Amino acid sequence: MTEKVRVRYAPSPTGHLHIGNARTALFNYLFARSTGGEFVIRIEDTDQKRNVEGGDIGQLKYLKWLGIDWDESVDVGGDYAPYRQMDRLHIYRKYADELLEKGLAYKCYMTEDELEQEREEQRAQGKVPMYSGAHRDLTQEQMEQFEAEGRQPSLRIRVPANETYTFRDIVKEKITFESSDFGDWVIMKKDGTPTYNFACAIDDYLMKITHVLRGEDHISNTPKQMMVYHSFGWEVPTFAHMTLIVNEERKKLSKRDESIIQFIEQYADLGYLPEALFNFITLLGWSPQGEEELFTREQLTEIFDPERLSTSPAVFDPHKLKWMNNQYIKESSLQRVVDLTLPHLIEAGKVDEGMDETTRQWVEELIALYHNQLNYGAEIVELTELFFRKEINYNEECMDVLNQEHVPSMLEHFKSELEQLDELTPDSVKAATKATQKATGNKGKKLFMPIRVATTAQTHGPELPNAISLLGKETVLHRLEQLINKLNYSA
RNA sequence: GGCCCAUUGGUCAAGUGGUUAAGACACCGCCCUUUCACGGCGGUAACAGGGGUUCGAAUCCCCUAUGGGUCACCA
Repeated sequence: MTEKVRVRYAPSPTGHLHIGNARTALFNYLFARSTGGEFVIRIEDTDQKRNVEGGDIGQLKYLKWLGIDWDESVDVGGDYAPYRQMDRLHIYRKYADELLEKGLAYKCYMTEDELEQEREEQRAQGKVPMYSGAHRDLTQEQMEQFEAEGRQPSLRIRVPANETYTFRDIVKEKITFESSDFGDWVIMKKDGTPTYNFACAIDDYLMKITHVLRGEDHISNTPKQMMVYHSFGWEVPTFAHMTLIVNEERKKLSKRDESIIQFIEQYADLGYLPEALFNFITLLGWSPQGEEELFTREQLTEIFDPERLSTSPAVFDPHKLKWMNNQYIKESSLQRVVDLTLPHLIEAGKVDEGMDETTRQWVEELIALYHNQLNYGAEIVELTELFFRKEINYNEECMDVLNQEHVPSMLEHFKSELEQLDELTPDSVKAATKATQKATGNKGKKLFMPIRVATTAQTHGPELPNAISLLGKETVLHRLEQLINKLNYSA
């Protein structure tokens, strides 16, 4: 068992790259890289009804965005091409024919309605619905009869009686199934395409896949795939079924779930950093040794160990993702943060794409002001909202600050200090604040907080002198005047 | 319902028979900053329940409960 590790990620092109799929891809990737093995991406597109145009390209695009690369797939080719199942139909047919010849599979002419009826009856009797084997032993005449009726056969595999399927799962340890729990299942559909379990087993064998890391929703598929391996006398790969990512209701994250953002593309659009997402997803259902949580991709490809995959499902916590993303943003250069945030300000109509140099300078300073507290790119819009309008409204918390006795006269003084300035700069504003302190005797929180609230209508915000300077003389004076009038009036 | 799997604080989780049961997010408090943010320090808070096995069980076994997955000519 010293053969080279070969793993695969096998998405069906039914839509955008989902967080759960991304995680499956990620773990396969990490496992391959940590062992010096190979990572292949195979497109499972045998359900033509559900295929989405360009779905495969989109998957690859966002995998790449996350920082994952692969050794073999539809775009880069490889020794085991083709990597799209619809391009491999001739292969499945060949193997299906072989089983047919050996008598390990047989033609079933039952229609969908007949099958449904059969299941209904079983359910009515309180039994588990399972294919009865009605067409297991059709005579030549019966088959010709059905053909004459114009029926198309599907192919079913003969499930052996009294067989026990046991496999050692890296995550779950030992799992056992009995063949009596399975009816003869379809390996080739009426339309000539293979079913998932058949194609998957054939491909994993032909592509020399050594380890299958996938979601635990595939556990009950494993014995079926083992049946295929057994029919051909192939050695079965090692499995690792990782737990699912669940929502706050502890249900499998479904694509329709709206409580959590589901797709990698959406996180990219919101201005999350790929390495933060990569880091975060890796820690969902897996944990490293030690207490560190922030890892580069390189570190992760060093330390990843599938033995440390968790055995119970993980709730996706957007809060922690934000925190982690912020950690990465803080480490990023200002230029990168500008690239991440500016498009959102443009899209929100706050600034114009073709802004002049002065405006650009101003915007970059504004963004710099929030560099440390920014959680994700799009957040810049709400964070900086108060810089893009003249009027502001004071909520109750603000008014509690402003209604202190010393406030009106102090603001009055601060305003007159500012009026004497030609231009507001962080330093000049600082000086004005200092002068106000001297003149009024207020300092610390009594000094800063009313000024902060008066000019920004927030009790929490960025560095004050810088904020005021970026706000500009006109806006600040306007706000102070409005407020002072209001305070005097109500007093 | 059958089969399969799981169950440590609100969340992610460490832990593999002997620990004061780590750490992170969130929350709360304190410190730093003349304010705020960042940061630092500290705090609240957990082994689903019941039986065994054992000198000793979060760790091993059984039962119960709860949750999840799966039962297609979907993947």
